[in-house]
Amino acid sequence: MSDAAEAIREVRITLPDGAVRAYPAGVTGAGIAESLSKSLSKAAIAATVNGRLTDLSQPITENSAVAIHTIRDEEIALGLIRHDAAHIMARAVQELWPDVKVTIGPVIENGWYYDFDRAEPFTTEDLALIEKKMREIIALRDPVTTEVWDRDRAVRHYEALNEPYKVELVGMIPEGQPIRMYWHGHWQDLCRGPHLAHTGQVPADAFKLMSVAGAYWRGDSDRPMLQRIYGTAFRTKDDLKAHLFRLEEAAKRDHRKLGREMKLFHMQEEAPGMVFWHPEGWTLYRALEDYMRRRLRHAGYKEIRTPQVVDRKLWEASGHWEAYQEHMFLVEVEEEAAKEKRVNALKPMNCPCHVQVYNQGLKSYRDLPLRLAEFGACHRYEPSGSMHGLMRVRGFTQDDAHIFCTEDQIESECAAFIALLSSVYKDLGFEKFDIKLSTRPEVRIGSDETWDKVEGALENAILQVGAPYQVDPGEGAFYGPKLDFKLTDAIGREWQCGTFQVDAQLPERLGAEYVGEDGDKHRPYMLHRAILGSFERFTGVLIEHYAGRFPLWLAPRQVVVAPIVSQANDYADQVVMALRAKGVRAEADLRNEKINYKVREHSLAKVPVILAVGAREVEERTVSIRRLGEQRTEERPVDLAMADLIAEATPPDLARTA
RNA sequence: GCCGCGUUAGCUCAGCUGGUAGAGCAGCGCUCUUGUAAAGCGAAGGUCGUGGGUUCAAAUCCCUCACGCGGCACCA
Repeated sequence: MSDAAEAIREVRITLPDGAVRAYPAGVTGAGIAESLSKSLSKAAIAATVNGRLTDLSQPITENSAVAIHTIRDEEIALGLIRHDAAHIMARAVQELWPDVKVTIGPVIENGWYYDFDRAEPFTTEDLALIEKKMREIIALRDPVTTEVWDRDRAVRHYEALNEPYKVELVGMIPEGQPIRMYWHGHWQDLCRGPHLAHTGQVPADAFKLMSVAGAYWRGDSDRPMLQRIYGTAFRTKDDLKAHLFRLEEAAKRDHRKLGREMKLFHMQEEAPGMVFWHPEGWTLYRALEDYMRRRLRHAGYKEIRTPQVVDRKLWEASGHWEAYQEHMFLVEVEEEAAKEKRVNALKPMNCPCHVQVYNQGLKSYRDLPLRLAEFGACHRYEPSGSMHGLMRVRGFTQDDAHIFCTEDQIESECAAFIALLSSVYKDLGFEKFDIKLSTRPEVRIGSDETWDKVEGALENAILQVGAPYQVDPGEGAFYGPKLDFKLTDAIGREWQCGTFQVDAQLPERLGAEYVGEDGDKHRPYMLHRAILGSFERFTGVLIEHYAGRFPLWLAPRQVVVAPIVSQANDYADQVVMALRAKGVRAEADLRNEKINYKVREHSLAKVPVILAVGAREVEERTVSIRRLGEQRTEERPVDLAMADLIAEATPPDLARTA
């Protein structure tokens, strides 16, 4: 085709408002923006062409629907800003330290990271240097340009630059996919894009480098450890400030900090990953445990208790020894003292023990479903770097239960479980949760027919309850599909707590059976299920969800009665005694301190209710009620106030049946 | 487990390039009898995580280990 012929070819561009305009073929998003208005041309950051987000510099060669984006298109702008900030950071790093090797730098929630290979560790001072250099690059307003190269040229290019990670990345790009090379000014990176039009479109005052961390190359612990720098970026300085403020607020509800401040628990180096519960914390834990015990009992579960220390023979039989031996705490008796040599393990899970209980005595189909529950204390030798306050510990207690049932009973058991879990989460203050259904993996036991039935049972159960869910194909265990339940906390974070897992394997390995209607022996299914997961972790989630300001029924300290003058001490004691008689966790603060002091101290300790009593209250048989976080007080007759507090302190399940 | 950083009084933290430790709050004692987020005064409190090394001298520099923190990997 001649140049002249090319020039007269036209493409029809449909704009978001429906207008159709003709442009010469090969027109770019930038060109279209320029034709529409000067201001749009300046503000444009990218374009969507036929539903695909692209650079403004991409030529458009066929009739297309085109939308030009500016920084006002929040989702698109944030993605591009963070993406380009990652490139600008990598460029800044290489300009400061030319020997640093670059790898990858994707956009993540709230920001981006970029992994570097550098002999020297990055310091926090380095981050400030990099930020400064990034602002310089942004000020250059270097245009972003792109070319598609063939594979060999790209490989040679990166070999010449001594960028081995990029060579590897080029090799990973599937055949037939274009290899896009990008430039920010003179600096070059391998990237599929899209990008902003120039570096100046990253707001210089709305990004921040957050932290440095180690990360394995391609997430593989057998490969080199790189240095990862995390950054965050927004469209405006105020958005960045708001984000940093949210991080500070989240840090304030850190359960480790609140745990110390509210005297809930502590941990120490003689027992890493193990919790020392203090009186206040144990009160909270017990409120939760007592509640769960009642809920399980009412749902038809039988509570049992099984041993902590069990011979390795059982773990060999269950298959855990082979797979998880190095994560088990071993318990041995001194050879001289022991009559026989045995190797025991602290139980890492309850299920093999539960099968032992099931296996005692012959079971009939009439016994099924049999729901065995245990608040089972388990120990796992977790990797040292994985521990995190109460969220990941080595000694924990599950709200564990195993349901032994027939295949036909799976669906109704699953539906009943979801209903129970949903009610429990609601009582504990979590309105929203999501379900993930993990289905058959490549490598599995059992026939496809069985998998069809069991997966169908789980899906039907979910539909029955009407809960939102998504399917995660291939993510199930080799012995059965499972459901994971993720709840959302007060600040939008998700926590996977509940689980429901179908197991056809363990009953087989440990020889569980029942006599059916037909008089023959059959293998029961075993359903592993938990609602809270572990009490330790769930307590941590509760602390963070409520930021330590628990609803009255969960609060470790519910009511403090604080006399204003010592003449009110006897009256305060009477009120405390009356509340305690009704099960309310009340205490009197008879210290010789001003009421201001007492109010401040108990407020900081997050006691939900302070009852102040002075001469007037004694005289009139009233109390002055002050709620945590409120300035105002309310004076009420003591009997009425106590009746309301007693009602409010009643756990929700008991309140429903009262 | 891996990378980086950290560990000083009960808590929060100072302590620069080496000269054997400071503050606020809490706790303790005394005074104050108090009206809704800190009354006043006083005395006390630390083998500077562990073990080793360098040095005339180490909280400070080097090494080891432990634990913690931020990630990565792992999470039956």
